[in-house]
Amino acid sequence: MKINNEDLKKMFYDKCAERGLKITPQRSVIFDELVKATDHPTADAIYKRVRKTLSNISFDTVYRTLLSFTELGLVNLVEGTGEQKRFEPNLRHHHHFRCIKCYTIYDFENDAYNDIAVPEAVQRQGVIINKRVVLEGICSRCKGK
Amino acid sequence: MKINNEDLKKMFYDKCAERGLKITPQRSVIFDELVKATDHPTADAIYKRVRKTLSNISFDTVYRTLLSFTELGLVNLVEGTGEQKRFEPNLRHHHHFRCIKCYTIYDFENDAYNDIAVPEAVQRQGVIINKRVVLEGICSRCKGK
DNA sequence: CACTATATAGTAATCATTACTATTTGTAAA
DNA sequence: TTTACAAATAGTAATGATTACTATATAGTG
Repeated sequence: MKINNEDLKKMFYDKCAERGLKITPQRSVIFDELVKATDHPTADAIYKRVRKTLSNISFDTVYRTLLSFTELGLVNLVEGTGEQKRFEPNLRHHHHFRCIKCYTIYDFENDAYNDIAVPEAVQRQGVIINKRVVLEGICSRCKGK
Repeated sequence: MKINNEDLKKMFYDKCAERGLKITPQRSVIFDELVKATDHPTADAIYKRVRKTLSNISFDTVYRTLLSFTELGLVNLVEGTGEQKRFEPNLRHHHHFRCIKCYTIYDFENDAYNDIAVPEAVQRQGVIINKRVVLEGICSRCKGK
């Protein structure tokens, strides 16, 4: 199922309306850049791309907009990024459940997950050193609040 | 198979010897703290813990030591952490191959991965919103260098 | 078209990370 | 042992990412 640009634009308008966010040129241009992106851009990368259209947009606007788009679910944050470096003393093969509210990481072991096969296509892209399943959600502690 | 503290100490000495790293009190204490840790501490958290034993150790030493331990494989870095926030415009269910050298993230789709079951134990720990397989390794581009 | 809550540009403050330097120390060889 | 010196450290500074602030501008409603 292919999602076309019309659908995306509609989603953008709907989600903004839902939360009472105004449709500004800045937000529109940032959204368009996200739709075009095939990578996982940083705020600064988006800022640079957007400035080609809106030459005097501020970094702050881009950054805040990306964060609000993330809340709206128009874009996701790649797991872990933007957090402080975290060191993992547990060297056993294990997997993660991450809470997206408090950023706590819960380790768990699972044989089925350990055994997942690496797809051919990925094997051709590089050498795999580590396989991990990352489950994201809201932990019980945060759910209670 | 349980790994005991003797084995860990030996691994510490061996890995340091292998790379010509001196065994300093600072490194020993930092290693001990890592072995004790059951969480995914930040450099600052380790710094605070280590200061209880070595009250005037500098943050820089802790930080550098953690990075060198990471290179030695005595500890791992939780995927993504320490990197700039990265935004993911691709809303389709997909998975990641991350290069640990250049930090590039390659998206791929895989039905088998989409269908993995969430273990009972994890379901009790919270509500799962996203399931992703994260493969880490070295991409062809970096391998060539 | 006017009003007002919201958004913006420009900039400053904060925090994490990394770099630097003078001094100290682990370790190998005498 | 003692000595010599490469490597490591403490203390601190520089950099870079993120977040906060404020006066001005504007989207969208009535």
